[in-house]
Amino acid sequence: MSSGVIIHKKLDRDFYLRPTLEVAQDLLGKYLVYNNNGQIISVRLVEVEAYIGEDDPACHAAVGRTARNEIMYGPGGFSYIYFIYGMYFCFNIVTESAGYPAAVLIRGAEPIEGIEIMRENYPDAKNGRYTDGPGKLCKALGLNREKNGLDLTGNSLYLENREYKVNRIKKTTRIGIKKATKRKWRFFDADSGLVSVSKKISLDN
DNA sequence: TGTTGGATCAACT
DNA sequence: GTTGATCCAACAC
Repeated sequence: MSSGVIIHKKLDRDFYLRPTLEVAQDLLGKYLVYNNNGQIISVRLVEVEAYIGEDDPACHAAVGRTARNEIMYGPGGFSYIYFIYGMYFCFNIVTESAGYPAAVLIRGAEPIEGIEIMRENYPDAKNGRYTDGPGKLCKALGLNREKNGLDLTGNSLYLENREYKVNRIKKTTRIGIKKATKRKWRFFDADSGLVSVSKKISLDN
């Protein structure tokens, strides 16, 4: 030890096949890597939200199994990307075993590699804030419906553990939803400045 | 076939 | 604090 070499360890299937609230919190500080034909973009996750099962009214699976949410019913470790508000995409990571629909929405991240590409994808971003919001993150990375259903243990879009330690995780209610607003299933790295919706940071817990 | 509202963001007042 | 942009899934008829 002590050499300072950073190990890049891809998260394997088992990481995702666990309870969604555990996966959500463990994703903070992990690196999302997008290898687009050799062009590498990576970001460190700082803000996530959990959407869990048909009993969660805010989860897309609350309406039962449909073509749109089908991927959430499969095993964890796949991407669920959907289009919203006519102009944005949201990137989610499917969790838990096949048959149980759940996912973690990636709401915010810190740009690490490929910032030039993010600037090309999102020239209007203010103050280098390319990835502090779910719609912005997808725009900066260039994620769209073509990437829906991708295996995140593959070589195009995947997550890595680079031994980054998140010291303080804050927990609040989810953002932008109208149903089940009491569940505190939003988690973020309290030491990052790149969290979306900087207000609403209420009670710690 | 038509209506409605959404896991957003930026630009307003 | 409010609103417009703009698509599509879900549901009503």
